[in-house]
Amino acid sequence: MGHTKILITEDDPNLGQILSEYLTLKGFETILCPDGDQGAKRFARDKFDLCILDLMMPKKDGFTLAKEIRVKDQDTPIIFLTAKSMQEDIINGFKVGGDDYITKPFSMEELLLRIQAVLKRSHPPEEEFPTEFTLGNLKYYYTENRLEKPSGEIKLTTKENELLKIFFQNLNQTLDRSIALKKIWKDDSYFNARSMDVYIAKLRKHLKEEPNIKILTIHGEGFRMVEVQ
Amino acid sequence: MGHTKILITEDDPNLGQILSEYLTLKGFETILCPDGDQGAKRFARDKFDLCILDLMMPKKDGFTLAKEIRVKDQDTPIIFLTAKSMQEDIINGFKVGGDDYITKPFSMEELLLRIQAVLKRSHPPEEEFPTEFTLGNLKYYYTENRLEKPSGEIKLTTKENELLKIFFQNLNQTLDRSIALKKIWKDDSYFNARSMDVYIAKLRKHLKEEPNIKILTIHGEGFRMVEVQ
DNA sequence: ATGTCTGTTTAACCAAATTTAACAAGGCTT
DNA sequence: AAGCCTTGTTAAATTTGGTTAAACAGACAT
Repeated sequence: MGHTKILITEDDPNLGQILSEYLTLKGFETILCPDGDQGAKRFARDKFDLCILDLMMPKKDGFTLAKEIRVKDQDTPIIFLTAKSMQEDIINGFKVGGDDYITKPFSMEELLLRIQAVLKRSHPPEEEFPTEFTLGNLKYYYTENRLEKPSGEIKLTTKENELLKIFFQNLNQTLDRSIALKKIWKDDSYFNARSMDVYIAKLRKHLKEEPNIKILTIHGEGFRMVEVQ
Repeated sequence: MGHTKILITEDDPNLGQILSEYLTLKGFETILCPDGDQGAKRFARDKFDLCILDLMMPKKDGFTLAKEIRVKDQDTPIIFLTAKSMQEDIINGFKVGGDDYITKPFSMEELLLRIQAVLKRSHPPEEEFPTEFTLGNLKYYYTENRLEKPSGEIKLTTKENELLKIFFQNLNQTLDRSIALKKIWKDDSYFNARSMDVYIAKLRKHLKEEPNIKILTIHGEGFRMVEVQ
């Protein structure tokens, strides 16, 4: 239930396997990638609570990967894992935005404790501010899960509410499927995508009395909510 | 922002001096204590943003001091500093609630980076929360387990009271199930979760005469108490 | 000890929200 | 137009939460 998702990039298949199994046993969800490129791809697709990056990997080393991650995301904690123990590297690790640095060999217990120490301090993703919206003759109160229409008010379920908020925040802009999925469903998989389609239908049903507010489908891209005259 | 106050306990006067000067140079305010007892006294008197504790000190060792600190304060980050590098000690350091562990010899630069990494994640200094709240025409006195409604007052049981306090402290924000469970029930297990659901129902019953104060369910996440217009 | 009172947990059953499945419809490519 | 992929729609299955009451446990009094 805690559902803490960890990205592990480690090219040594043995160590990777052990790490992944141990952390899964401890209640984390882990995704193991064998090189930096795959790690980058995976990070772009899913939402993680923590990254454990090996430094020396084929395709793309841990520092480079960390830098790429930090361009898009300043918050997700990063722990480096490495055989090197050069002072230079440790310092470099922190400079690219890492949170901790563990040198091999290490005990699983120490790793677990360092993970917990880092997570303990990790901020929950910052929430943006506006929570009330007006559009046409709709009033929408995000914190109350409530949509007011001329015909009366509707109570929204959690998923309807999260989705509608994103639309109101991105009026007249195309909302990318995968972005919405990562924000609300935490990762974009086939089934979550279908689930989202179901919720798009629910929102359209709620909005159908307002003929000038539409959720358009951008085929292969996502959706866009617009107000038409 | 500038003012970050660090407690350093270090019995080696040379190292202590160097640490203190270096960190002062880097813009921190530092208080240096030569042993654990003085560190404890100082911590009780002042408010710090970070503690750097040597492990082997006269009067009171670093672990003992950390434990004493954690009894009163769960938030201030603690970094251990030590000549030992026994696996045992590292693990122990995290178990008593430490945030990082640096073995001597280390470079000042590494220490600085680790300090910054820990502070980056540290929660803004915990404000003392009020114990009396007003919301709509409710008055709630936490220390007295008492909720005043227009219709009269209610005595709350311990669990009702703890739960209601968390809601008042997090008005209009989603309160995560697992966070509430860990705070009140100490761990989130299936049965505790169900117990919490029972208490949510009790609170809703207490609040039902106030139709504009609601505890909303955020499915799969937690609950949110809101005042609606 | 025995009983009673009070707060809490466990259990059982029900209701709501979400996900999965299945099939239909639309759009793009050739 | 045919085939393939994406999205729409509906309903069943699954998961999560709501509600009530019974079981349990500790405090206190007899």
